Amino acid sequence: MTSPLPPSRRATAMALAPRPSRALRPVPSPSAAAAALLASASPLPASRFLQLHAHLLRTGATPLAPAAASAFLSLAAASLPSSRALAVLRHHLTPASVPSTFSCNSILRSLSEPGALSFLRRMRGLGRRGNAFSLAIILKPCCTLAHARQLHANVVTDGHLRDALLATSLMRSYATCGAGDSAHKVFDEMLVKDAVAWNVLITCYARDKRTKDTLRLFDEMKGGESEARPDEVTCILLLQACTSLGALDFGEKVWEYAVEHGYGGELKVRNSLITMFTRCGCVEKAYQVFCETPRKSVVTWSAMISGFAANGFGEDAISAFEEMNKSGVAPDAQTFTGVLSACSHSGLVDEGFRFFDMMRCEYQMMPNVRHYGCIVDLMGRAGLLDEAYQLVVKEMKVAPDATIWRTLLGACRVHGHVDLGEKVIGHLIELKAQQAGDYVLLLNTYATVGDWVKVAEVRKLMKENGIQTTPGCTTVELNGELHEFIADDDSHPRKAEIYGKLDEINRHLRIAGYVPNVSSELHDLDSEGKECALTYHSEKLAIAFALLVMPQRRPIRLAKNLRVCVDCHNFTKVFSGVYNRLVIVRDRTRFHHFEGGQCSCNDYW
DNA sequence: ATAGGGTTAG
Repeated sequence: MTSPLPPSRRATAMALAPRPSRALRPVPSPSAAAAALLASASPLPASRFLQLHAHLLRTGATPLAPAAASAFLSLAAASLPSSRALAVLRHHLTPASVPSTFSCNSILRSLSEPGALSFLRRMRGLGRRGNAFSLAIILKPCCTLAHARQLHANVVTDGHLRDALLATSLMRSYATCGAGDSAHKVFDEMLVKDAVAWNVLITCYARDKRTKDTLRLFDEMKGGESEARPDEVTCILLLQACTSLGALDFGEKVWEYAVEHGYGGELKVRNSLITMFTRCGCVEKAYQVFCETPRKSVVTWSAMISGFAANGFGEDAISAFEEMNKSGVAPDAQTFTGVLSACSHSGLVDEGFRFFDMMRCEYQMMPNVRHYGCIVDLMGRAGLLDEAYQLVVKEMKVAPDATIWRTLLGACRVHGHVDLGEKVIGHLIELKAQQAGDYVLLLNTYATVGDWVKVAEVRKLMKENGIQTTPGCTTVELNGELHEFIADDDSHPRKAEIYGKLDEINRHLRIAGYVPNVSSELHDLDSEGKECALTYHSEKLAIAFALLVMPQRRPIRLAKNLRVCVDCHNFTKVFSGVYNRLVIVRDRTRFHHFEGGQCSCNDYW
């Protein structure tokens, strides 16, 4: 009869079978036979190994002869948990019985990171330096800065800098402990810098949010003296950097390079490109790339769905989701994040709840914090504030994060729900996550119900605690140059023209029915004073400037560091109709496309 | 002789 297991499984089963008789047999010492026996032994259960160890000590078989010691220590490292193994190793490592480099490496492989490092130190102290393998083994899990530094020293003194893989591994270790500068130093020291080394360096910069340096590296890599040229991984990393910078022009240059060098068909590159376009507000370009991508993965679909969502095209996001289902690609958690955020950004309340149910029932997925965040937003829109609060504190299976509370706080402001707003800020404080913007939301909530006494209280509280609000700031990109505006800005060289233009725009918009929304102004001014303060918000100044300098028919692209305020939102909406201009505003979380007096996002205020 | 190590999509 043949065994039911395939040959490979049979071998594993045999290895797993206990072999007590051999392990407990008295070990003659010192003898080559003992070494051979130990060397051939597979890892033992810890208890059995300790029995063997005790037996050796009892029978006076120690100190072991060098060959036997090598084998015995390897067996110890393989059989015992790291700390336990280390104690045994310490006991048996003597100048007379340092295992061979090969054995040392197999011991290193069995130990966990701190143990391995201390063993390496010990063996080096006993004159066994180890080789590049030894360092590579420890570098793999190395994740503390002090350890990385020690290994770096070893790499240098042992002359392994020529080994590109080892050096890159060291860079990675530095990068994971947040020491980007040290990683850079290793890179500088490297004798041969290949593309992967460059890519790791780029990853370091990206991780440190040094996005502009990241872009610089691309040019350096293309034209530098180094042999390495950007590969598809480089393109991916750069497209990601462009995504976070909103650097559309640079992103397109990277794509051009990718196509020229034969990386244009790489799915990962295309997926990064789709994201880059959507996060620069170019949904059409993203969609074109998406359509021209033949074998779309769940990542491709999700990128497009989230891209539609972030730009306020909720219906398109939903149809993409349906099309995805038809094409047979299964959605995952991130796909649902995209769909749900599409519903929340576009105010599609019923659809949102439908997808939330679909996700849980049809796909048996556990919603995560982000999913709940969308649902809380939807419930806020539907005016179900107390229900949303109950959901967060009672029903959610995951711990609520600051974003969830902030979403709820935003809803409190819209609905003037002061009591809940106070509770929510309490939760934010409990999480030690309260930001200036949260106090502003609370303050807004009081302002909405006209409770100026409380407004003053919050203001005082903020002052006492030294909470600084971030000044609103809007940037316009013009021929690759960034023009920055803050409220009541008077630093721009063309300020007279800009203010003149803004006054003219204001007159035209009022005729068209624009009414300043004074609830956006936080100060307890009289209503005329409020109008004045609103008039020169940074976004309006930026629009006036853009109108002055940008040729007709080109979209006006703005980027804001805060959320668009209600009044500016209204203003821009009416502006896009009266002046017949497309205005694309990127704020902290999404894009607003203003066209023909409408906005793509269905924000509720 | 044997053994080992790096970057990457939503």
